[in-house]
Amino acid sequence: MDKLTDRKKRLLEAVVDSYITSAEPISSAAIQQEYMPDVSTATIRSELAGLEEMGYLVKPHISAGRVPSSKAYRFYVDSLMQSVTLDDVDELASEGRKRIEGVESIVKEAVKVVSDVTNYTSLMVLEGKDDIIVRQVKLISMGDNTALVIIITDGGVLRDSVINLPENTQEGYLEAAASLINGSMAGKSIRSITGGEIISGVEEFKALFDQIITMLRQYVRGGEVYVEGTDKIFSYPEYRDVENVKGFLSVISQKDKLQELTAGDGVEITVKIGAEEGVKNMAVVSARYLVSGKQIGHVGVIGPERMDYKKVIKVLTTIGKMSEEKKEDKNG
Amino acid sequence: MDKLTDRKKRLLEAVVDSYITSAEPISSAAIQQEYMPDVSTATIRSELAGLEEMGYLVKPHISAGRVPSSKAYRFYVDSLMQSVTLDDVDELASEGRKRIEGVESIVKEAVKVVSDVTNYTSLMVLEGKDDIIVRQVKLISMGDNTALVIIITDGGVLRDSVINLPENTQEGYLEAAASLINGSMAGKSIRSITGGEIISGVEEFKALFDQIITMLRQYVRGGEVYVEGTDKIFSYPEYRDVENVKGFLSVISQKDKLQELTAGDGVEITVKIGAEEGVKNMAVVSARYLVSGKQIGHVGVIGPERMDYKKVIKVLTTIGKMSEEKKEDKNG
DNA sequence: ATTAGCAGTCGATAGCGGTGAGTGCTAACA
DNA sequence: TGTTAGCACTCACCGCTATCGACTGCTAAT
Repeated sequence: MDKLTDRKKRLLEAVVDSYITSAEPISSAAIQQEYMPDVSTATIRSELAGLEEMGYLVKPHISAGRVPSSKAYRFYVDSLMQSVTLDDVDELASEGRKRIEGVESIVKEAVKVVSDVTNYTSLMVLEGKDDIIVRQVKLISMGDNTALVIIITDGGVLRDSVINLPENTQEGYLEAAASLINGSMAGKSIRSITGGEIISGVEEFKALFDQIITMLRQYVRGGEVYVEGTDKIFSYPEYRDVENVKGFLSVISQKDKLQELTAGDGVEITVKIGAEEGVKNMAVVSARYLVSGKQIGHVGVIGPERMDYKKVIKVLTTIGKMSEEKKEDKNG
Repeated sequence: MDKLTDRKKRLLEAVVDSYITSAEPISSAAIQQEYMPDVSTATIRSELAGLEEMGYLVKPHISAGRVPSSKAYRFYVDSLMQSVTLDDVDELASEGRKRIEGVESIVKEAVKVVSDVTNYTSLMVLEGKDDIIVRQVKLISMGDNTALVIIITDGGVLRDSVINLPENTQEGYLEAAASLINGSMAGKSIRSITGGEIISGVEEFKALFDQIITMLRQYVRGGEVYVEGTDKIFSYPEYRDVENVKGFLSVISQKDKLQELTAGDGVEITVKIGAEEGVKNMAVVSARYLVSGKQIGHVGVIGPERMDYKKVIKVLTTIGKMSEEKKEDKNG
């Protein structure tokens, strides 16, 4: 009896579907009325009992209707993913022209859009970008023995930062340093740069190089996180329970946790559901996010387990698509 | 009878003090025991009745102890501010010796420290900096008809940003533009620059200037906000009520609201308490925050009305001090 | 395999009385 | 006039009970 018959599947979908919109346990009678008028409630009940035994459904108490378990959502999402044509989203990545711009503003906007459209709390997790290629390093004197370092990569401009220079530098010191640095870094990935010591010998620039490499390391470690629409969570009745809100806030304030949750290895869409997957009473849906064809992180949505997966997945893939298309906009 | 006698003041302070630590209504008997052993509970009761009538105290219900009203906290804070010696703060100072760095990282660190030390949710609101003086503008070619704009001010480096150039620019275009821009902007405040049109005539650079001015405008509008320790709020029993959490989250996700709450005009410490001051069931304490001697925004703490004002005010002033000292470090 | 019917379970809600922490009031006192 | 003791009163809180009703599980008939 532990086989998912066709009818069981339909039933399961009905329960999830209903629960997603109503947040209330659903009874056999309600299922009959709304989804399967041609079988009796008794039949439905016995089927439901089967699904319950298999772990897909849960009863809050014995005389209540059924509620989907995490496993049920998992099933729901998995079958959803099959039917969605993910190759709507052409991967074409294309080298083409690189639009160089502060990633930050694009990202912020995207997060906001996602949150507004889905009505869930949304987030963007920028990942350590250690395979980004350094194109050029610029050093700009700021006086006071300090200089601004700007690292231009094929993914945009890295966070600029100010570094200290040795005292009493010669005229032309910065230029010399820059050209030396460019010679040894340009065209290489951040990973390979931070990996070993590339430059040796030139004692005069040692301190400078160290600072720059430290900068890069910090950048690789990265893990910037943007969250938007935190208070949207209160639209959903499950968050009338403070415990849940607490769990929610705890998750979104742990950057590394978010990173872990959204990190689908090369997968287009990642869905984490429930305690076994690290989010008790919650679900996190995330998608790869690309700028100029380069993956820079993941964009996602966090909310109750009974999330509107259909809508969310659709929105996230759309956003993914958009981010690639921006490239084209530029010509207009 | 609507005069605050000396004893009433002491009484009021006792109530607030007690409530700050216990979060429970306090009874006349408890006050007697812990604060004024030499008067009877009856006396205390009649005094309390007076304070209640004057609006300083509130009874949750008729047979319960007293709880301070917003007005009481206001009184408490006001008298606190008179007595606090703002310069007995050293414990933290050693923590903050940092090299010169982008404002962002200093700020993030500061917020984190405040949150950790106070155990409240803390925030940093960077303000529109329209009175910052532009020192120098740099234009750096990035190929692809784009250039990076860097604006150096006496407060540090403004957010760099990429702009588009006209097609087919001449050799030397950027240099010419830069010197023209510097000629008209250097030494001026952002406000005066964005105010009217400074440069006119030179059609060739018009588009470029417009972009830079737009950049500056955005920057002035500014209003970056950092929040840290959101989940600390759950340490406090008042946030077992979801309604309060809701209010809390709603406030900290409205940037303009936070800006308004922390904006004390030239005042060192600003305290907003309760609904009348825009934060129902909450309090916000904030202090001016300076980097290298320039005020760049406000650092603050948000929590329940029965906030530990003493501690919070102390921490915030300390942080403020630290940030000023950085300037000195620089010479060393 | 499906269905109708019925007994059984249990959460939710309301009502009730007892308890106790605190108050307000009054009358006596310094 | 300010302070105090004493007492009656109020009301949140707790536990208990009863009722209601929304479901289910089970069984026996189709």
